[in-house]
Amino acid sequence: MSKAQRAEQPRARRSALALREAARQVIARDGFAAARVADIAQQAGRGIGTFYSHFAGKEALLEALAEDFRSELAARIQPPAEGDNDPVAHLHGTVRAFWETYTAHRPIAMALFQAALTDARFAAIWRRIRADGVRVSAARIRAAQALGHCPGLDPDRAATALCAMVEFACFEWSGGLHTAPIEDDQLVLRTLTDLMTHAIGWRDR
Amino acid sequence: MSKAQRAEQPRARRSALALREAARQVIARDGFAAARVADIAQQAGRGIGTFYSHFAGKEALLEALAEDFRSELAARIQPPAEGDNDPVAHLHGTVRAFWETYTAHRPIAMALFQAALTDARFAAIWRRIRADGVRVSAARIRAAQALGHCPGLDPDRAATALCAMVEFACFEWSGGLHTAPIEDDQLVLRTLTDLMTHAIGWRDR
Amino acid sequence: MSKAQRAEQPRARRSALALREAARQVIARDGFAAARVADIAQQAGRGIGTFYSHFAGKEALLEALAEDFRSELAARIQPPAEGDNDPVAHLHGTVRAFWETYTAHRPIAMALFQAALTDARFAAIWRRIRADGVRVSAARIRAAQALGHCPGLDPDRAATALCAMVEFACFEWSGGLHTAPIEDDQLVLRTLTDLMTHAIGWRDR
Amino acid sequence: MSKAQRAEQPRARRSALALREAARQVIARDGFAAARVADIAQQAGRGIGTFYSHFAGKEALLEALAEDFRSELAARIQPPAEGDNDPVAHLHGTVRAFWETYTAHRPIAMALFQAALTDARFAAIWRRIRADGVRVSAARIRAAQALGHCPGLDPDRAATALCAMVEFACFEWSGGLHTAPIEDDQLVLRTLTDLMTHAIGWRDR
DNA sequence: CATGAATGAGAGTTCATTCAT
DNA sequence: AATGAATGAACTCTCATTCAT
Repeated sequence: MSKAQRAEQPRARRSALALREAARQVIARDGFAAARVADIAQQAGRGIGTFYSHFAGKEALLEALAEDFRSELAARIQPPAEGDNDPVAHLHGTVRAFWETYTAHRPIAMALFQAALTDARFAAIWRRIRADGVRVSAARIRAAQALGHCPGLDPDRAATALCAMVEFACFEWSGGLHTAPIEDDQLVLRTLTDLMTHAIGWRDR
Repeated sequence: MSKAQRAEQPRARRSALALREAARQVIARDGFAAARVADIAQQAGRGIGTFYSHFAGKEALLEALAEDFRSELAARIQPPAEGDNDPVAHLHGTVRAFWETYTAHRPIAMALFQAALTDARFAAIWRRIRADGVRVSAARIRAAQALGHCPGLDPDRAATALCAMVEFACFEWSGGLHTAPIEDDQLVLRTLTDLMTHAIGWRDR
Repeated sequence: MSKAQRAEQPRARRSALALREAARQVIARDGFAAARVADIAQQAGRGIGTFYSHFAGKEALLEALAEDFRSELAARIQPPAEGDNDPVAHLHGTVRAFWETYTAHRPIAMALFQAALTDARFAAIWRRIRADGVRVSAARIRAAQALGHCPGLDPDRAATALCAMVEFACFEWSGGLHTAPIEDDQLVLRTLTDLMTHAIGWRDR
Repeated sequence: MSKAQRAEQPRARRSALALREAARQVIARDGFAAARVADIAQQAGRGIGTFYSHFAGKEALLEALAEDFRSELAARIQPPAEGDNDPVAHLHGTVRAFWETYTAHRPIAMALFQAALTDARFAAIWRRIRADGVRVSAARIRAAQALGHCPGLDPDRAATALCAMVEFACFEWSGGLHTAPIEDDQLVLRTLTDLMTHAIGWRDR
């Protein structure tokens, strides 16, 4: 590999990374709607045009950042393994994975929701992320019902409601609407795990 | 209509009501951010100037509409009466009250949340509405704990999480992010009531 | 009619007229592509927003001005009356009508052609104007052929070519591509009338 | 291929040719104003920088392509030889030469005209091309007048008008403003030759 | 009270050109 | 000679708000 090649590929790559990071900062500070492309570029120490040579526009930027969030979530949240016989532990692990991923990507998650309220394209991305979580949750509820717990609960509806709870409780406790974030991570995890465990009727003995 | 009657419902009052109603329609159709003052005025059959003689601006309009939402909610959601001995029935009634109020004011509730993501003034309004619900919920959890249920649950945290669940499940099922609203109201009420009942460990029977 | 009505209607009207006139000046000076909306508004002594409350954009402005050109042309260029027995005089009148209308609207005619080179919407407008002229011309050629002149000439093709001649000769002589306009109007009219008369084989005795 | 041969057609020369050809294609497709340097470079399979090492810019590119057009036209359009005694045949040949050259270079001719409407530098190039044609035409009219034809016609003005006719009729029939090109070349040549012959009063026979 | 024409700051986006490699 | 990432001036268009009538 020549010197030119070594230096050239990374230059664009470094710009792209700088812009992504700057976008995260500016969006965290100002919100997505108020984040100006010019500010993001400046924060990244790049020209405006550079932004547009890496992203088709503000929307494409958010799509890219949302995809980071989605893929990390997908990597960390998995249905229980075949012979898993400690469902509460698995549930706790899942809540932890969501909480940690959510807080790491919080400004992007908020931006995505904000954009989804307005724009059908982002609504679709959001629904896709949500659907992944609902699928895992519904599988857990069906497993519980197979063991005789919580008969009569509609698994998909209940899963939707529980995902909404986890999602917006995490939203709230990670800073919510201009409030201070919770300090005690363990309390978050314990509260949500307890509520879900009980809600689906899993009697821990 | 006599002169006196006309004076009771003067032109100014009729304009204000027409503008409120028009605003609800336009916000429902376009969302708050995209709703233009000119469209609201036109929908109301009034001039733009008339809008500004009744509301200080778009923000003040939303504040007024949000106050309608909040006050209706406050009127319908009450802590259990002294000797109330059917907590599940009361919970069901509370969920029904929220669901009905929410669906009636859905566009305003969404607008309020959307604005709250961006603007601290609206965040405060939102938190106030939320706090009302959390207070009632936390009271119920403490009552349950007094009877020996769900020991060890942090009442305020759990109440927050459950309110988030109700709120965003209702959001989701009333149309969510560009999806079809659920058709079966009873399923909504039953699912949420069941989940909450179990979550706080209230053994029915 | 109340005072308010009298004053209000004209205010918008005066702005619209001021913007049209300003547009003509700026387009004449800079050409259509280089004409900035901000300059037109300033030249009219109005705000940019005012421009956009009267025209949907630069394109709509040009369409409006082009329609003025087209309608004036249509009003002044007519096929010969039934018993017209002095075709050369009528031809001369037609050329004069075109020349005078063209020079009066020259910047707009140029702008329209410039835009038509790029934009199919304007190409259609241009073709419509051209078609009106070709129709009259072709009618004249057919009349000449009925009298035995210029046998074998395709009337539509010949009419197209002659209209092209008149159009671009007028373009050229009214200032062309950064040249001085011709001073002698009579020479223009005589030259074009002679060429057309001979071209279609009308022997003036 | 030997080293010597490679040197005769060096890399730089091949790049220049590829860029010229790519430019013709992109300009034909998009028009000159909308043709982006980046697209031309890509179409040529070269880098943007390479474009700028061969042409000073977009304008210089158009100048070069226009010069190709002009020089081919100049090579094919010649005044009649001394003892030429079939002026109609010569006229027909001249029209054919223009038509064939024009259609071959049509996108460039259009681009040149488009640029000339805006830019005095290109207006000068256009006028130079036009002047060559007018000179030949005027010479022919003077020859006709020497034989007693079309007395009283201003040779230069008439030549200008007839050149305008040929030019824009060819423009029109080769595709004009987003129309289908004419299919019958012979009809073009015959119509234009007839009209010119008659216009300058050359009695055939 | 009602009106609606006027306003203009401010946003996103484009693309010819440069220059370090 | 060739490259293509970086640049930023320049442009169009939006819409909440004002105020003369």
